[in-house]
Amino acid sequence: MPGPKAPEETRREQIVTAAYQVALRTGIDGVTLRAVAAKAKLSHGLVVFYFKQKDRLIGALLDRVLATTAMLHVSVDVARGSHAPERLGALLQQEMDRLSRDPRGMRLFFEYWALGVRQVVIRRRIGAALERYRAAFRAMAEEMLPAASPNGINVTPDALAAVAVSLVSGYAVQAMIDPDHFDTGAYLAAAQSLIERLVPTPA
Amino acid sequence: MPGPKAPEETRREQIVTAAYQVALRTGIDGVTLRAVAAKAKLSHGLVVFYFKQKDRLIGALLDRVLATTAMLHVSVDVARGSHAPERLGALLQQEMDRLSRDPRGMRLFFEYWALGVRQVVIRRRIGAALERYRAAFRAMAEEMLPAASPNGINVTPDALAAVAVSLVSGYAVQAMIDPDHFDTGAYLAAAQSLIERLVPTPA
DNA sequence: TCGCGTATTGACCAGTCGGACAATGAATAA
DNA sequence: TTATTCATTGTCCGACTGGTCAATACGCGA
Repeated sequence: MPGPKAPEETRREQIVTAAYQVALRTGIDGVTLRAVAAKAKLSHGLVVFYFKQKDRLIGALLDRVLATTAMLHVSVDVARGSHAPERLGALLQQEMDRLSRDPRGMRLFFEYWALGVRQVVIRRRIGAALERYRAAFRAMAEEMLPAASPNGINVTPDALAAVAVSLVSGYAVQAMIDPDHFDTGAYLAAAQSLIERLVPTPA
Repeated sequence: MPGPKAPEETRREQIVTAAYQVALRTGIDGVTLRAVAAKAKLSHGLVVFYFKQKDRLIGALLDRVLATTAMLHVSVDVARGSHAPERLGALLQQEMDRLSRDPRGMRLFFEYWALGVRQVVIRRRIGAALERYRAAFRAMAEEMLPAASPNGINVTPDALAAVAVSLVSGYAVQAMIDPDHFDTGAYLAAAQSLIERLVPTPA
């Protein structure tokens, strides 16, 4: 008793969405063909029909994960800041807030990261996503560094961007595993203070 | 045809060691009762004989993982540094080197971290390990911060230690997923430079 | 020497997994 | 209308999982 036809290509998205919901609750391990099918209210045979192998479904799911965790959208509030270190600090806060609101997404990112250590395809895509993520920080880093270069030559924009990414991901690692015991405010203040000291106290 | 007797309590260690080797190669998912037994050259029935449930084996394996990744041993070279910021920078380098030499261990840490998001027992143990890891950095942070307090009040030793941990873990996240493209030297230099600017240029 | 406890094995079980596939239905072209 | 195409279903299969358990061989005290 096969059901009605598909609203065409939407099916793939529908399935990936179901997979994402399953993954948020039970992790990548929980993303089984049958679990996804049940979530999407389809037969598990249909999931196989659209994604020939499970790996492809996992691969499609990675897109969703990277889009919601390793994608940087500079908000207008952040862009409004007057000088660069201030804006960078605000961007850090924005990202930390975002991670706090959706901790489950970050968990998936780390699961895929671990997968990427062994699977080249996944590794490359995560590497590219991290590079894009760094690039957004690098823009601000370039603005504030030339002014400071007379004082300190050893901080490149690239490196500063990488440090910013570390501050965000490191916050997730520490804060999400023990939210009560971690002083988010002090952490953010320290990070911002470190960054602001890079520029020689602007007039 | 049951085999010879056990060299007593060594069996548990032997099994955990086998499980660790399996996990390094195939991840936590690959740690199956049979795979571990095969690695240890035992019957899989014996593994469940010692660890009644698989969860306990996974739990015992967590000890091994935390001991080899989230444990900080301040080497003599680092302790020899003259003033505090210098020593902290050297400690960062030591930890980054260590992670570079054994990337597989860090992968296991992140896998457990992801597990901990949903399993309270694991989460608490990882949180405790991270706290101990921070504590080692906090000691150095306290030494260098009082001198700087007149200048900047908003950086607490706790927060600086957390930032240091972020710099280490963030390095792992970025460098291990894309070793060729990541400039480790520049990253370390930037991190050290940021830290040294905290103290008002010591005499 | 004889038991006795226990470490050890292999066979077994129920469940779940990814995947293959024939059957069936609905939409579309002729 | 009829024929064709293809989305959709449920079933089936082999492989593997965690876990149970009876059978067995070993070490040790009596």
